[in-house]
Amino acid sequence: MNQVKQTKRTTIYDLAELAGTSASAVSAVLNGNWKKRRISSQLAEKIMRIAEEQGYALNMQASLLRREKSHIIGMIVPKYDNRYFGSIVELFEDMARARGLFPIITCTRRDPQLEVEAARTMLSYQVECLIATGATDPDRITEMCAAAGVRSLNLDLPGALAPSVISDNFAGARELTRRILKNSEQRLGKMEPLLFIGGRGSDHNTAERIRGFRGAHADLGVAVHEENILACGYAPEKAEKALDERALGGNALPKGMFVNSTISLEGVMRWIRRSGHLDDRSLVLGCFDWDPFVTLLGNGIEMVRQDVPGMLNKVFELIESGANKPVVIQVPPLIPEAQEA
Amino acid sequence: MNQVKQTKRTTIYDLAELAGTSASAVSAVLNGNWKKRRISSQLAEKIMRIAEEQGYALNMQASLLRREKSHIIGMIVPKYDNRYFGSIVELFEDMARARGLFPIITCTRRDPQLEVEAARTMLSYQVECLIATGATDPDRITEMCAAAGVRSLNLDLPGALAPSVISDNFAGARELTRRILKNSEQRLGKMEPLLFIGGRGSDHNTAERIRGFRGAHADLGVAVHEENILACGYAPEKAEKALDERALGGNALPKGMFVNSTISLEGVMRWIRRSGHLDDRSLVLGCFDWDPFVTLLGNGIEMVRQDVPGMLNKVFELIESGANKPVVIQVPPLIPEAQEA
DNA sequence: AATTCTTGCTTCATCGATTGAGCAAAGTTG
DNA sequence: CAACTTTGCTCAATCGATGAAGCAAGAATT
Repeated sequence: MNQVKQTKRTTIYDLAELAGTSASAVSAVLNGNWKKRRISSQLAEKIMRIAEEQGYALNMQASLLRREKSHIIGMIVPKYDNRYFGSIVELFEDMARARGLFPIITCTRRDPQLEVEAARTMLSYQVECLIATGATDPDRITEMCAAAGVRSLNLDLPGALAPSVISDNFAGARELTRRILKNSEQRLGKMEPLLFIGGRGSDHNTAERIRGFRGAHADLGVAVHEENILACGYAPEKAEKALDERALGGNALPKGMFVNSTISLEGVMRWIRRSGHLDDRSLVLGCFDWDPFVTLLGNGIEMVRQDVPGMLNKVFELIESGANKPVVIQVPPLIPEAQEA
Repeated sequence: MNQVKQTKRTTIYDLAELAGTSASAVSAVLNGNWKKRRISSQLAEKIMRIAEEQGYALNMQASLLRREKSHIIGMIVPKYDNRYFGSIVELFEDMARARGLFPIITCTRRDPQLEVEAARTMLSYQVECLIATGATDPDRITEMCAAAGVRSLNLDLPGALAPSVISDNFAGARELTRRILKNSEQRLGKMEPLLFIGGRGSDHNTAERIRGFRGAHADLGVAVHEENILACGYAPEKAEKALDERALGGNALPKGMFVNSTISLEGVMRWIRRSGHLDDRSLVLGCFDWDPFVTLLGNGIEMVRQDVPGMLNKVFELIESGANKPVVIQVPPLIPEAQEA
């Protein structure tokens, strides 16, 4: 506070000089193990006072270079545009800090190239562990980490080479589909096969959800029409375009729809609005993911809410247990009480 | 890839030994200035090949310790639970990387204590610049940064000690209020004073928005009722509770409402739903912030969308210009086309 | 009084990458 | 062919924090 401009930042050597002692005593005092190093509490207090006065801040780079463990934990995440990833990131930061770790997070926009670059950068920063959330190529990341002797875990989408924590997509999708079919029966008087829209056919979650979707149809004796399975990608525009195309060709569009994410739901709602179905109460929707406004959309849209705290608990359990085997842990999603129509 | 387990990570010394050369040649080659250091392209290629084979990753801690500039840029952000902060973070990461900077972001949950701790940690990581987004105590952060000789900027909420980039809250709120009043006239046949809900009375943005709210009322000759200004905080529950309390005491609740954030709108919509007004088409709402689902809520809710790219452009302009004076730059928000009711 | 133990420090090597200075060999010039 | 320049590297100090090893002075023990 005294100096207005400081070209150089204060180091332990500066503090040592001011205190008339050695840098190593300063280091011992400031990192808290001065009792073990037998520094007198007099000197300790003096050093702490001076550090305070000078506004000393540790140089983490120097500290980390010397220490064996970095206590940095990294996470890559596809997007920040929905509540699911938002809450993952927020809670992850919290849980990491509660464990004395420093979280660094980076957003890779579902871009495999960016994922690899981000992982490489995080390894440069000496992360002790890297969580790949919803990665398009999780095994690539696991390999990079393994080569550097760093642990890695997959979250949301599983990989074959590292432990993975994911939602129980199959069970969640089956229950969601069952609910949409039941609502559809109730509102339309009959049970018709649903439309599935959103997600990538190539990703594990989407595949499992489609399996659950088929399963629920089978359970209730309803045949699935292949032309009604539109794994068109996640972006709203893609869902909108897919519905346009589906509406043009073939049979009439189903009244009931299973939407594979809130972000796809955005496109679906846009399409519904544009095509004049907004007040069509006969549309029966369900969404695999949760957003508070969707509840309020007023069309009785069913949602599945992925259990973020549950998933992150498993993640930290895995980290703490040191397990490295490529298991897949499935966390059941939460299914809120049925919505009124 | 060759070794299954590596206890130690590969360093430039390992590579030097493998290449039969010196660490300094390896360093020069790998950080790209080997031409300046007159390393032959033969040796350069050899070193790069070996580095690739060994899966070498730079130790950033060591590199940063030696270099003068860290190229790390930090941002603190209050929450990840809305589109506004989500897009700020996503675009910030992008723009930072495009400029060769490494972004680190941390979420401080509107907690002043956490803000200070996060800032201190970022300073330890040698950030070159710290962006305090929506900070509750931005000047405290600026002081900490100044003491360490680090630049800081405020985003979203202004401070008195560093340059600030914020939305033009006054103009945005005035226009939003004007639109709600006009919609209200159109739908209800008359223009009645609105309710203002959400935000903290103590924060600059809320104060400015209230000023714009009053201004638009005055412009249109409508008197504002003080009991209708509820700066109850941002959380949905707070908005819900505030409406409950307001509904109990005093006059009838206004039909028109200015909601100060999407997160408060969540609470407002919950209240509306719970109190049986969900299908009440006479409710006329506007929200200072944008969310795609709000458009689809179907009640013709007006929105103001803060110009995130515009704001971040200003932020990086300030960073690049090196300006340090505590100016406040106001970026006009975008007001989408009026919604049909 | 001589020995051992304890206290309270300091010294110095180290972590891995960077870079100014320096040096030998090859190439060029007068 | 001597003097100078250029090429292509190596050496060694350095960034700031850490902690094992060591050392001097005083306290306790025999």
